Amino acid sequence: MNTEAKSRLLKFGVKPSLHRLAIMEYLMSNLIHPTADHIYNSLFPFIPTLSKTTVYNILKLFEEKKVIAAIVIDGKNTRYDADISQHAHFQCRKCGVVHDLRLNDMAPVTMDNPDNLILDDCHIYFRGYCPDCVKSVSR
Amino acid sequence: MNTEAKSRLLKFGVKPSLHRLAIMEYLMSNLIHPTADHIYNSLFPFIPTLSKTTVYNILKLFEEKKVIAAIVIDGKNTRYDADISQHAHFQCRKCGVVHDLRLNDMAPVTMDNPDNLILDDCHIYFRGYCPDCVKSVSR
DNA sequence: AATTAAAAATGTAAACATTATAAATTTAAT
DNA sequence: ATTAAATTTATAATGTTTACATTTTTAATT
Repeated sequence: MNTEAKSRLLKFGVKPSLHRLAIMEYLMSNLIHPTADHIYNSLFPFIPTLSKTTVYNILKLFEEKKVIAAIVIDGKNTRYDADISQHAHFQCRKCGVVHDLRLNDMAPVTMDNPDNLILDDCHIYFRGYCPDCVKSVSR
Repeated sequence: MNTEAKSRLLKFGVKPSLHRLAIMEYLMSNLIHPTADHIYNSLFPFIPTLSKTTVYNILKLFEEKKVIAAIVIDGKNTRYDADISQHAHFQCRKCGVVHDLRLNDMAPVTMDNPDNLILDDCHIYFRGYCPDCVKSVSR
């Protein structure tokens, strides 16, 4: 059942302990960009010995090994995404929900890099309001 | 001397008090993406009555009125940029420095928006290592 | 110039997510 | 069975940002 999570971890060189598997499986089946707190609260009922520090440790490990992507938009919470394909995100300024967005027809982009920076990854995000929240916001 | 800062504030509907002018002027002449703490420490020697809460209050006001842009990349610090023209950012994973990056030849991009989200703004950032830091990092 | 109301700035304490640390537990190899 | 390494845990600490209540300043009116 957690075969997919297991092979995903092995593929990225992460030893699949029970807690790591549980968190990986949770992330793979809940692509809702959860926070560490959200993950902890969702798994705790099933793994009563789970510690929040462990959740943070494992998420950091996953991110370093690039098994998952860390999403930082509002600076309040880091969110995590098991979908590591290139895509953009949207966050509602009111309710904080994060959605996926996929850009089409992106042309090859060139960029001056006068400081010779080594670029690892690229993140694109939009902010605004979801249809539910825009009604209740005066702008 | 702070004529530019003053007209900038007035243009965005912000009343130019002395502290607001000082912070605006600092941001306009120091495009280094400073943090609130950095701004406070830089101005405090010249404005000994300045409070850190005031710095946060004013930065939040500026952001709401869109006088400046808030940059969130690593979730540790919010950084602030008086350059509100569309451009991307880079942050070094080691030293945390933030650089500007300008993309060329971006083609018109289309995007499916099935959830009818209202998009306000778009942020693009890259992470990696600056030339100084890449030497000292084992990857 | 004095009075008053509104706006701006201040200091302190609190909230909150995340990390550091050290101890305990589990795993895996000998 | 023994031992070392890896993993997990609990607690405390860190550090940024916000909440709150007070004080000060500004600007308008008398």
